[in-house]
Amino acid sequence: MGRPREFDADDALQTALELFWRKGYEGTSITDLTDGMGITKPSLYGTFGNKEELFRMALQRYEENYMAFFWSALEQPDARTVAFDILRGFVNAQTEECNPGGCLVVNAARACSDAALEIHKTIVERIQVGQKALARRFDRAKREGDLPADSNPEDLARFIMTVAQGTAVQASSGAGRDEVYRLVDIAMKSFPRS
Amino acid sequence: MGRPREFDADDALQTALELFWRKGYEGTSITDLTDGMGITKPSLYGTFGNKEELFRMALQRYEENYMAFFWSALEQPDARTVAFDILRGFVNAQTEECNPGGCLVVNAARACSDAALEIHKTIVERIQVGQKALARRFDRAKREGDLPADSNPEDLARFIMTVAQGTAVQASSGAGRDEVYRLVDIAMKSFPRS
DNA sequence: CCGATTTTATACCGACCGGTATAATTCTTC
DNA sequence: GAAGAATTATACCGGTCGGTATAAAATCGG
Repeated sequence: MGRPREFDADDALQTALELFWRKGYEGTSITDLTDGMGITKPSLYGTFGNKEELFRMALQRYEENYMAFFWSALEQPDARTVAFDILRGFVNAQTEECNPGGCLVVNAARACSDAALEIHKTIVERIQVGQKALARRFDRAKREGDLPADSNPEDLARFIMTVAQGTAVQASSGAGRDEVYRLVDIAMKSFPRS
Repeated sequence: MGRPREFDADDALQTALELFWRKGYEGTSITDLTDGMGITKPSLYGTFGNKEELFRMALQRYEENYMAFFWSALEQPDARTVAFDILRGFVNAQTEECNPGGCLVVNAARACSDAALEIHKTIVERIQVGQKALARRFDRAKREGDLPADSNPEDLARFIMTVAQGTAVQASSGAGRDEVYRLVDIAMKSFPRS
């Protein structure tokens, strides 16, 4: 009952996601959001709470819709395929024509004012979650003999995540997909072979 | 003639540099700057013009005082040493205890509002300048037989810069120097040997 | 048609943004 | 000491920030 809302909340969240992706958390104003969504401020606050809650919803949607490859890649049978699929997946998401450049998490993670420290902490934590999951996967690979006995799973995970974050910077600076693909190929030469 | 200024402009610029480094261009307010410098707004504007000019001065100082290693590294005799010195130099700057984490250029480069597009363009351009200089150096190495004939200098330069940018994200997320050193060692395994 | 309920649109809030006008203060030079 | 030049402190500018109070409009069950 009550007056039905005149916009699709899911579409609006997608718009918010793309704006945050392109312009970062603090770089995106409420006016940017309402203009993009085609709704008014009370509608935004009534539907999504406030800017921070809206960002967190957008972040969750981003992880579900654009970072799903990460958790799929972890299930690949060997560590090299895990690593390659993750890097390729990041590059695909970061250089998709219809998407903003780079990575929402990396874009939003960088410098921020004192007012956004909570968002910054969340972002750093999300990166750590992925990195630790990858390290556990590589540790399993090491125990399975899939990685050399003298390899360091945490260092390898950090290496893969670092390359992924570097590609995000490249992509948001305008690098093309093929160029970044070749970069992934170079990086994979560092990865130990089973 | 005239009343002498009561603060050291060089010290003030250093403070601005560190604030911009830590919080980014838009994340640093004029009040942050004047409070940190211990001066008033008219003094800031009288000495440095405006926020954008102050940032550009800080950026220039950053490149001179913290990125000098880059141009020195380009003069190393062989390509592997060039690459290694550049990566080590970046890590050193990004993980210096007394410095803010990460890289001022990378931190400031990420997401930004429409109002800061000019700054964003400058930042992307500074990255490109370094990357192209490195590609030229690797091209010379290739001609000198210091890199394999089938290697691609531009791809190698992009790889090194990408790892450097990735380390900046790691460092501004709190990674320690030794961890990032090991990451550089892994990355260097990808680099062709003469 | 009548509340009850929910979403709209408009107008507004205090705080802060980058930037500046005004005038008092402190110096050098004559 | 007076004139002139430069820096200081204070107070203020319009604009935008994130967020909200108020009330009109649109739907429901009765």
